[in-house]
Amino acid sequence: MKSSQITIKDIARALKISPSTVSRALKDHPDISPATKLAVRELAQELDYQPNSVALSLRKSRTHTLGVVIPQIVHHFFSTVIAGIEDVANDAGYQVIICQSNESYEREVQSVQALLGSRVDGMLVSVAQDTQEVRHFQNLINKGMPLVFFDRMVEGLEASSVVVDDFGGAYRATEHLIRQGRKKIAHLAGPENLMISSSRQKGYRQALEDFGFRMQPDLVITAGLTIEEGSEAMRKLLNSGQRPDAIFAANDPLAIGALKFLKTQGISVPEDVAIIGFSDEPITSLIDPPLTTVAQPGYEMGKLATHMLLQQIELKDEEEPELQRKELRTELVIRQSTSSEKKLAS
Amino acid sequence: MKSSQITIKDIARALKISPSTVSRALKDHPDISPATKLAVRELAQELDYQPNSVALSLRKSRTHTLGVVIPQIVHHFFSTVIAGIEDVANDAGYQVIICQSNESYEREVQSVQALLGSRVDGMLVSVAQDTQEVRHFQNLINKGMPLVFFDRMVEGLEASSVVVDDFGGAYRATEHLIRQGRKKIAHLAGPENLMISSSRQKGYRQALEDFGFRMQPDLVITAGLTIEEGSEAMRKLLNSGQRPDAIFAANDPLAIGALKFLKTQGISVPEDVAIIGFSDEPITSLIDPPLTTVAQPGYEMGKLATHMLLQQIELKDEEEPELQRKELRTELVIRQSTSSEKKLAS
DNA sequence: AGATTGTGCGCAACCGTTTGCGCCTTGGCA
DNA sequence: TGCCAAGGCGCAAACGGTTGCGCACAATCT
Repeated sequence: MKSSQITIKDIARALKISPSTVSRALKDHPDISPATKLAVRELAQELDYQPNSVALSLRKSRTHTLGVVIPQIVHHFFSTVIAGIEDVANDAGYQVIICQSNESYEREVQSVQALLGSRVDGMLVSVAQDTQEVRHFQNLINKGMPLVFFDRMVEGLEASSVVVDDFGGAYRATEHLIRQGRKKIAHLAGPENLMISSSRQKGYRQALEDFGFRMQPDLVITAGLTIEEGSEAMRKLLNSGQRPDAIFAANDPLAIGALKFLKTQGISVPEDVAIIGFSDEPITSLIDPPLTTVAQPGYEMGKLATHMLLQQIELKDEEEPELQRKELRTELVIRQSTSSEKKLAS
Repeated sequence: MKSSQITIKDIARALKISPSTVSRALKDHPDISPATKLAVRELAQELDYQPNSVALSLRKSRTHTLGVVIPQIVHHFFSTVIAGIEDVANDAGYQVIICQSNESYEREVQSVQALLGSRVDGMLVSVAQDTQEVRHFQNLINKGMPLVFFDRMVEGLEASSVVVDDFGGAYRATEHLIRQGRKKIAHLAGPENLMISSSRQKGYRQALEDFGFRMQPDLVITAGLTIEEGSEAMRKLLNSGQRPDAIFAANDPLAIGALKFLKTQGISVPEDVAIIGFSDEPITSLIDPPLTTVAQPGYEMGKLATHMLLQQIELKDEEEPELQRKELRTELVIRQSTSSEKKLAS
């Protein structure tokens, strides 16, 4: 019924030995006699002794805790990344503290500060949509804090990162539309300051160029990240007098928003307009019509980023951290929103 | 470029004063002269001093950290709960460590142990599907660890909890089907050992009874939690010769799975069979036909659970913890999967 | 028998911060 | 001039665990 946990000192007192002996007995140190070890272990078991990892962290200056700064957990992609992070971290004996920036620069800075205060052994970061300034990250690097960016990295920092092949995914998506015979392919772009947005846009442009299309700037609309913004962007596009026969959206919610708006206008997908999203969120296979999209391996990204971070942590005292930038392959998942045949469902 | 952070001792040494003075200066203790305070603050600022919260935790036996044990982050409902937890916790100056049990009993036990070792100030728990035994939770209660269950609680424990009105939600869902003129209403139930499953089944049964329906046991199938299990259950149901005209599923994935299977059989929804899910996941409004479902306030649940937990933590040294069991209202969201009129879309 | 070796354990410092207590200095007052 | 009260600061212990070192004792060797 006591509210405090058993300590090594409690065991020492009960057994009339010193705390050091208890400590060594518990870790099977050769200096301790078998009899003492047995007694200590039995009592520890009986009292349900749990080592106080706070004390351990203080002593060792190692918390065995990783900090994660992420825009939003509720996005399916990010939660799969977290799943990957947790799996690798837990297997390696690390805990994970997650901080959501909610896409806000200020909360991101606060989160980084809080994690610094918690003395995490390393950080995994995907930057917020609002973030323009990167002094808080530069600060981490200066302090020698192990750091890996995932999915959304920032340019100009000496930090490791793991991203997906946004350019290639976008390229193949656009290529797919072209090969389906689409002639007027629009792009709904993500927020301008995110690298994922610009990479995807570049992939789109490159594909158009490679296949001899003339780039029409008014077919590219900076939309945002949400369903609502996707609908709104689609509305703008149609109002501008443009009538594309295909849409490549920078992410799935944008694509879904566009799809919804087109439905309200009686424009049918894929007959009149084909649509491709990005991420392969589970929802994309369930909507009508099922959405062609670019799959990004979120779980693998989380795993890889964490492996890289742990490696940095282990090597911390050695020579230079050896910066790594990894790119994971994306995969085009073709569904009915771009099929040129008649829709299958109904 | 140093890899370690500035401490109070570094400041003390630089200023040729004692660490105690630095400590007091930083917290504006009246014993310290204004001149000293100023000097300390300026240096602290300049060196970017961050209090070591590990040391603080050890000293105060308070980590200002909350532990969350949750089946899966990737479920939308749970991630909204986490968003609520994080918001309240961060506002109160607490960090959050999240452990996923992945619906496994063993990982749940491990997580609880790990959180105990981390000396979290309290825990928020939603139990795993596999969990039958509750000794690990009883253990927490015996130790006086503040504890609040959310969504999935366990019976027979003296612990606070916040759940949704599963019974009422299920009742109203079933009632809605009845009022739509459905005569043969089947139920796809969740895992048997989860309270949410039994509560929802009870609500279903009660509604049938209240409206004078005869309970047909073979219209109730224990399915699981996933889309695949929903499809499988629907298949079983049809193979058994039953042909219900309505389905109340214990959660959205089950409902979606059932819907998918019905589509493959050429059975149309809602004309031939009406379907209702549970949770109002965002996907439900986007599928074809949009799914009627029971909305549960996940974000509010997270907030409330955390408030209750923090209250328990603050009051910890006072008298008895005052057990609370809260129930949040659910709301029936009517969409086209149960509309008796002709479908709107297409 | 004396020296050497090994065994089993305790002492004390340390990680970074807080805090009760006591010390020294200064100034005001009688 | 002597006394007392503040004011301003440092000492040291404490939180729980780890670890280098040294100590006492017994066994072994020469």
